Amino acid sequence: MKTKIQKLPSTGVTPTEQIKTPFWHFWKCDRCSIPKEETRTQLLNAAFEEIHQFGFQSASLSRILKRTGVTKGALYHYFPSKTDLGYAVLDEMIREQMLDFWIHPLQQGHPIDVIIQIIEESGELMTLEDIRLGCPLANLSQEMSPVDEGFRERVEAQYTEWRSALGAALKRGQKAGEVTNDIDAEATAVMLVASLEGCLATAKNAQSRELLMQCGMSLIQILNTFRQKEGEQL
Amino acid sequence: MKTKIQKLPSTGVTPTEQIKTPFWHFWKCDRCSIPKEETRTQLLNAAFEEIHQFGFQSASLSRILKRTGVTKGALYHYFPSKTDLGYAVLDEMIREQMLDFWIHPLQQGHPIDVIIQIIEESGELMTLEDIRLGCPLANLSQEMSPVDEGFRERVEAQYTEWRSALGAALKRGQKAGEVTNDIDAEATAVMLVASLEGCLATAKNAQSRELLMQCGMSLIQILNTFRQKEGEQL
DNA sequence: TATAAAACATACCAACCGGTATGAGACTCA
DNA sequence: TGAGTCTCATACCGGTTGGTATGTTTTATA
Repeated sequence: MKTKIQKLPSTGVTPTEQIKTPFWHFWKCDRCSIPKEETRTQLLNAAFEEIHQFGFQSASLSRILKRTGVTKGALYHYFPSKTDLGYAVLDEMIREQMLDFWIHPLQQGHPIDVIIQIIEESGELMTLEDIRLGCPLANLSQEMSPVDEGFRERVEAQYTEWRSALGAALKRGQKAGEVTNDIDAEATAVMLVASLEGCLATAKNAQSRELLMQCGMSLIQILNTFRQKEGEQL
Repeated sequence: MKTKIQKLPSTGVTPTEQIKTPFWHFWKCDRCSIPKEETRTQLLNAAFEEIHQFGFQSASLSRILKRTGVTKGALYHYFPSKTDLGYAVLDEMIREQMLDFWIHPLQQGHPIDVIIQIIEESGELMTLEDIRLGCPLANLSQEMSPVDEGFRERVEAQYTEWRSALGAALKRGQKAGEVTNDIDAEATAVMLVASLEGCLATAKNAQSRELLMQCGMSLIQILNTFRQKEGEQL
């Protein structure tokens, strides 16, 4: 018999504890700190953290199981494969954070003000750990898009949604006379998402909040040039 | 005896053949197509491709060996570990492409013109495969910076070099009256690198040249606002 | 209380991983 | 010719991987 007797007791790795308010704060998890977490949610949370840290391909199922104390049988009861677990993280957890942090706020208010506010908020609220780990969506995009079409499509759907929300907000601003008509709203939205993710990637590799804010400031400066000038209404 | 007799003959996987002119064309390999490639260079080329495709952690040594026909003994003769092989790819191959594509061209000419030209060039010259695989430096940055400090430092060194080259060029342009003094050269350089990498990442996940060019055009538009206006010299 | 289904738990698997120990053949130089 | 070094080739290793087969416990329902 070579069975080890430790079943439920702590297995060394920290269990899913209270998750710190996260990141660009575009991925905030509000399912956390619910007293009685069901197994599936526990797995999802642990998988999110594991993937966030190591990437999907290098994420280890056994490490996820150790963190949660859940067994392999339970995992494969809820998810048919590792890949499907990854899809679930993307579709359920990351998506919701994206909605909370970008899509919903963009639906009202002066678009340029809203965007600038989110950028400033991020620079202040992100912990160094958040910066170090980077944007979960960007991470999965970079890693998985050449390797797995399922990931690519799901990530692309979220980016498209993000760009659409930005584009729609800018157009609304143009109609309201808040945003200059010199810019193409959709093309600008594409560029904004790219630049935002680029800023995060820059700060991630440098592990530097200063660089994040510097980059954010430059973006804000550009955003301000998109304001409609006084007295040049159409 | 269970030895297989295929030693040098093709092992199924395509050997390091002529490498297409690559990417953002910022990683052009000019060591390629040298008639007699030494083992080390062969390994470096194959490792670059493998890492470019799968990322470092998921890059498989045995796959690299199959591609090249080289044996494990040879590999570990030249590189003490997989990690050191990765470092070599970064320091030798990727670095050289960065120098060729960005650093050197930035050393003379009207900085804004030079940058715009490189962007336009990329949009035209990159193959869809180049777009699909993304920028090798950005890939390694995103994947490895939270996981391995050695990678992080090496990547950061190259990004710093890139930013410095851009910043220096912009300052030179300001002194020459070609670039407006409204911008902070260094902060703008940070933002430019971020946005460029962001554009590439966007196009990579979308697998779309159109998005790449759209994003590039928006950047070019912004770059043009950095030109010194006529008659407002200091 | 009987029955079926859901929710796990345990043990095992082949495949692959990076790494190493050992030694053969070639080449250099004395 | 002999010694030493460089350049590999072969075989093997322990550990980990994602995945599965099978069994047990719990829960809902009738």
